[in-house]
Amino acid sequence: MVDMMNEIEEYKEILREHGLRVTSKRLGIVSLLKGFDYPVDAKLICEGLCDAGICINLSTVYRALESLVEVGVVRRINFSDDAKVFYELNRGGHRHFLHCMGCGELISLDVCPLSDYQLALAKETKYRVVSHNLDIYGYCPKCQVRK
Amino acid sequence: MVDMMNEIEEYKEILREHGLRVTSKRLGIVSLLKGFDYPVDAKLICEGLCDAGICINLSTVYRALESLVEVGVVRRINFSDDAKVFYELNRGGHRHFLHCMGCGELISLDVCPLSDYQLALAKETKYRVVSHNLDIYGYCPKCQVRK
DNA sequence: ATTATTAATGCGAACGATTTGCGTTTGCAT
DNA sequence: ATGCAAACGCAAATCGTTCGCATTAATAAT
Repeated sequence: MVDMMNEIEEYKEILREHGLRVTSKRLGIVSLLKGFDYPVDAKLICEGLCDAGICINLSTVYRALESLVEVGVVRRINFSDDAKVFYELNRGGHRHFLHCMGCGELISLDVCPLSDYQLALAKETKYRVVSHNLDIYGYCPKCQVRK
Repeated sequence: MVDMMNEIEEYKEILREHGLRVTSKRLGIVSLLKGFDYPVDAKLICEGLCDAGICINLSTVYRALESLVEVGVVRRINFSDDAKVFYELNRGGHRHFLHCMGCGELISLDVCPLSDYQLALAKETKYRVVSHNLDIYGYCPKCQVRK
């Protein structure tokens, strides 16, 4: 949690551009998310910030995340094997995950196999296709042995 | 809701084969799902059955769906834009949906673009790949005009 | 056909994740 | 420095789903 407040000038600017106030809680959430390379849930964000000395209420976390999603700084993620919502910093581009149903390991898939398909689908259906969601589920080598 | 109890002998047999009792509630759920070509949620099933004269409690709906999923008659579906779970009759194969973010229209995509990719991924990661989840989001022609 | 067994059901309470109402605090324009 | 609206903390409410337990009903045994 060192240097948590560095390099976030750009995010301050984004908030201001959208008429949102720059607050320590919002910046704290952004800084915390910068430290993760996988999506995390609201509770973890709340506890992580409190541990870092930025005491924040869970409902504030939800409201702040909502604003951050609206301005495009954060992205909401729903995994089908978990009821709750996850959040990650929007680093541009998009990626998918391979989930181990045994131990919960997440592997980030950086190449998306759907770009061409999405174009073809848009042409075929006359939809304006905006986004897609892909998650792949299975068992990692270790869990195949265990079971 | 006419003929709701027709053509469900096969489902009775599946239940018996798995040591599950054949009950009016379970058959009612199956019959109701036969009438939909898109996934529905537990509440809709509950209300639909009550309207059809098969009074059923919501917790029973959940428990019955759980059993039906276990024996492969019903399939659970998670959409990434909605926290709740949807259910549909398992008609074999699998499909994905194109969602209109404006009006909620669902278009069923019967060809899955991922079969080859899934094989390659399994080989590359040594995972045993079991399933995947794909949903595509956009705006239908009508909603493109409206907005 | 009657009875006994136990899975299935109804009901209400509990649950976890998320949202909301409202009084208080704080960022920011004046 | 001051005022106002946005952001916040707190507690209660909500939503979808699950659980415990007493009752009912489907199937097996008689």
